[in-house]
Amino acid sequence: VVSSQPLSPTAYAVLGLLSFEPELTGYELRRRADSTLRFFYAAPAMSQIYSELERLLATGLVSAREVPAGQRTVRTYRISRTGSAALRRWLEETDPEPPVLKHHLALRLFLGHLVPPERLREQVAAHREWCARMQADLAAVRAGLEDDPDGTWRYARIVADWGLAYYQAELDGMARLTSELEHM
Amino acid sequence: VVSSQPLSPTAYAVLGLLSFEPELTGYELRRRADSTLRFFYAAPAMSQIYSELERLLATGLVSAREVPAGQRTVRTYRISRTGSAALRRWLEETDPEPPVLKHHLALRLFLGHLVPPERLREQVAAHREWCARMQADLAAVRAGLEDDPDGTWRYARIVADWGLAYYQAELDGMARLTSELEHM
DNA sequence: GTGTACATGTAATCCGTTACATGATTCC
DNA sequence: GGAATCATGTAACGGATTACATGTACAC
Repeated sequence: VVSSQPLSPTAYAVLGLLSFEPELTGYELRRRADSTLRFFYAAPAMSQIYSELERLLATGLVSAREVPAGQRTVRTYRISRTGSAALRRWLEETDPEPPVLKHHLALRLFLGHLVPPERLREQVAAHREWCARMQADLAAVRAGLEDDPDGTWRYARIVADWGLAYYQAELDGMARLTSELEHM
Repeated sequence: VVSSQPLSPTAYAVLGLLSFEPELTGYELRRRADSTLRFFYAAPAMSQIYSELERLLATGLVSAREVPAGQRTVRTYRISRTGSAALRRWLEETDPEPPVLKHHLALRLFLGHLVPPERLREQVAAHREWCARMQADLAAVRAGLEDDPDGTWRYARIVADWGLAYYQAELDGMARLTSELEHM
């Protein structure tokens, strides 16, 4: 079955995760997404991963098989020839959309005239901590990509480094904001 | 009518835009969103603005009236007492969610092993131009906030400055990426 | 008179989440 | 025995977009 409705970027992201490994279960895919996609592209919910996999299966871009795992069987997915081709075509022939940002803290700041400055400072501080946590998590992931004899994670490292800088810039911005809000 | 289902952040964003002016039409709100929200929070589509206004009206957070404009009448919206209170309450009593980022270019880079590096360089270059355009647009908005005797736009300026730095950081990141991709 | 901006909506659809449901396996 | 993790789904819902539809006002 190969109908060719255009897939969402998230579908391609799932397909992309499958391009790193021979085969993965839905659950494993979720964890991969959590250690990679999460930092730069909202990691899809478990249920969405399963439904994307269903769709990819229906269009022949992945194949599935039941694999014995202990007493029971798990369902693993593997990217197909046509899946691989479709992914490459998408990457090469379509231009990436601009990033989508919903910066909830910025929205709060924008409406800062309606709240006591102290509250804003608290919220900025909380965001700083969130950024620091994300950065630390990403640093841990980045460290795990160091051992890579055959260069599979070459680009993942590049993105991870970009991400570390991204969160650092965010932290810098929050530091500036903190001092700006000091004397208001 | 005051049912109190929790509103989406976008609804509060619309309400927030109404907190700057006595009254605005849906169309005007759209333009305000386009010169403010757009830079840090995806600007809602026209149709969403109208439907959010409908909901805000139904819950009494805004009021509407028909205003003669030339030959015809336009519909303007005004934030109500309870709307203002609800907005303040939301700002003060709920914590902002973490930012949502969908960085499509980062996704492409992450899957960089599947495309010719040259293509990646092109896409990074295109993103750089997009960032520069956004930054320039924001700088123009920022300049327009300079004349502000009664300090209405105090926080808007802070957010604009934050945004300018944000896009600058993004540009810096792209510059680093460009040179990293040079020798691959 | 034609195109652009102003102005207002409806309908279909999609992307994605949360909540619900279930059960096996493993570790303590 | 119980908790955490692995594992797989369905259903309801909501947020948001695109496409469709319509019409006025104004500038060139």
